[in-house]
Amino acid sequence: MTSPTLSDVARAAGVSYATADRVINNRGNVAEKSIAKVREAVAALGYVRNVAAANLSRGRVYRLAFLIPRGSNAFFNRIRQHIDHTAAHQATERVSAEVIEVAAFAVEGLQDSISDLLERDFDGVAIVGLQSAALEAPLAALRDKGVAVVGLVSDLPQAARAAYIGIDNIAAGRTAGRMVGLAHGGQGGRVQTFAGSLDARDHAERLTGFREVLQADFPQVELLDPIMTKDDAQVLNAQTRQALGQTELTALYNVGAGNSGLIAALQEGQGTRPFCVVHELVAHSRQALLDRHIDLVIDQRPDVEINRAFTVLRALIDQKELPPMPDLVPTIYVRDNLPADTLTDKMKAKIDD
Amino acid sequence: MTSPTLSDVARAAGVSYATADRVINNRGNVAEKSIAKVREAVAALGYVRNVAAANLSRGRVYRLAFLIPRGSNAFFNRIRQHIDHTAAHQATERVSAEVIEVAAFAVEGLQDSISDLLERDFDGVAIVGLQSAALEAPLAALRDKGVAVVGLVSDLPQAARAAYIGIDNIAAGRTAGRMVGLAHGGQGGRVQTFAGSLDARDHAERLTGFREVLQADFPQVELLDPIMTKDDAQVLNAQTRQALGQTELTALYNVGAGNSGLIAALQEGQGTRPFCVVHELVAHSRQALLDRHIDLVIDQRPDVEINRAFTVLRALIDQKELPPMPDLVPTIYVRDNLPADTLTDKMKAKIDD
DNA sequence: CGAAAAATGATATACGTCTATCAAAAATGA
DNA sequence: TCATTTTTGATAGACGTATATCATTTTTCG
Repeated sequence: MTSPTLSDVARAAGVSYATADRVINNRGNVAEKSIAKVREAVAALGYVRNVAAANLSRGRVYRLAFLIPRGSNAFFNRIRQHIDHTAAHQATERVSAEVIEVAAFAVEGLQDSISDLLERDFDGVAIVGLQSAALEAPLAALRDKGVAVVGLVSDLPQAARAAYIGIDNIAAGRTAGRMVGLAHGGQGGRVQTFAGSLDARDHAERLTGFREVLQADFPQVELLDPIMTKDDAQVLNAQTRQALGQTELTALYNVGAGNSGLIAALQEGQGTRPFCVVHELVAHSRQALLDRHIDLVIDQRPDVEINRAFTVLRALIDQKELPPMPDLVPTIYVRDNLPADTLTDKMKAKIDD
Repeated sequence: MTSPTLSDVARAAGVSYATADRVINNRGNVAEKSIAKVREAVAALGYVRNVAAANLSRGRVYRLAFLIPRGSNAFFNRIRQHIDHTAAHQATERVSAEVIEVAAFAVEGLQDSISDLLERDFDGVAIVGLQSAALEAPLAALRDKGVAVVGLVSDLPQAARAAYIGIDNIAAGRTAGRMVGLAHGGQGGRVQTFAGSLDARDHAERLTGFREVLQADFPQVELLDPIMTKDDAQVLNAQTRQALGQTELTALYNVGAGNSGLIAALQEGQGTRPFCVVHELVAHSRQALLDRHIDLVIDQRPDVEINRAFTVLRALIDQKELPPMPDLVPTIYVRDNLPADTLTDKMKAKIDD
């Protein structure tokens, strides 16, 4: 009933333990014939390496680093918290994770931080990235050192990372567009969008997706030019007030951050307000949903993302294939399908989006 | 730099390895004073038990069983596939999972299957359950044997299981209600619902949630009495045709299965069709979304559920606290935020919902 | 105080794999 | 054929924990 060991395999294959080991860990210097015999025995007995024993023997530890933008953005607070939480639990499996804060959205800062990683002894790194060729050199140096690198939330130059863990932002924008379109119930309307900056790739992609769907499937809805906000709550607040005052709006969509300003503006408004969609479920967007100041939140499930990041990095380090993981899709929240808010509650003190 | 071992702890505490071990594994017969010293040393050194070594030493294996309704229902096919897939990957961690098929939705059959588990040597069991007092006795027997039991997708009597892994069906129904309401864009309408049977608790709960939201927040939308379908695609097909013919419907919502029949009926319809919401993303509901025959799919993310089931069972067996896991919420799919369809594709051959 | 009970120490073996070493056997080539 | 290279076998120590045994020390209490 107990599962076969490598000794069992060796015996079944008619070779010594040493030879079986040479095959399993392909150390070379083994005759084709022996390799075949061992492979057969493995298949026949259904041998699977006992990772507990292997890790114990090797003294394996996984030293991970997460490069996250510095600052008090509610979304990244949430990310940081998930990392710490997950790391604490993985400590029993010899996984350690260090969160390294980097200058927010600045290529040079990120570049330096990546270079600094070279001095440290990490096995894997997850980076909230930027699309910039300037990052390619330091990332290549990391890879040459044997460090596994993945992009998180915002992608790195493709060639420079082994995987990207984040949602498809065009799909996210399309999803928002679909919902805004549906909410018009076949009638016409006028939609105002907000973005931090069009230099931010994710913002641009979301707007693109949004526009695609509205233009193709809801032509009766008019799409106004996006307003730039620098993701600043105050700017958003002012602009929202102005937009609400000027024209008869049927919907608002903010692809970026700074939602607390938008929500405050909506809160003061009189009478019926436009249909309202924002990104990322954090304490205040959650509360705004419950208070009916907004209608929809599109969330990228940072908890799922962090989970995936740990799993993917471990798989890359072990050079084994990926285990099954939940898919990562833009998730639509309304006030009726919100998750329990344990984390959100804990964070209320630190909010400043 | 290397993490401390229990020997280190013993030395730091000024006791023997044996005593430290007695404390860590609370074997009793230790003086309070020694316990305190060891605890302090653990805290001071930041000792965490090396699970790899522990599992190796104990020869730990996790033998899991999943009790899943028999039949060719597309949703449960998907569940089964996820279980097999996950089990294959966890084999390296000495986790084995056996899927046991039980008579679908029949108390006696389930009762017998649970009793049969007593003869087998499982460490943990996940059961797609029913709310029936008849299950309490065999489940109690299981628990007395030390087997960890969780409810999956559909709950067991509360006292008889350690956890329930599945979505809140009232929330799912409310979510559907919210979306249907929004899709009316402030106008009036007429909504037809379908359910397999009101004896099925999940169906009843979804209808309840749906009704709650529509009545409270969208009173201008009229809600017709639900049509019972026995989750049979043919019944659904006939009833849908009839409903579409009779009155001017603005929305359809099926809380149960049999969607292929509903979709076929919609496919034949002329002109504009009502707004349409169904449950569970499987090959044909996915295709219907893409083909614009339906508008929304509410999914319970069986992949996430299975993931959780494995994790929760292992935690229960090890008697340790739960690691961070993605929340389980009713997920809204439109044609724009669908996950990649690798699994769905593989299943196309076996569909029969 | 002295006997019984409780607590502690010292130590050995097992778990399955990795890694290394050294000797022996088999294959290769000129 | 003999020297060289390649392949194989045998074996031992290490990883950190679990578990058991037995002797010894300390505590408890009548």
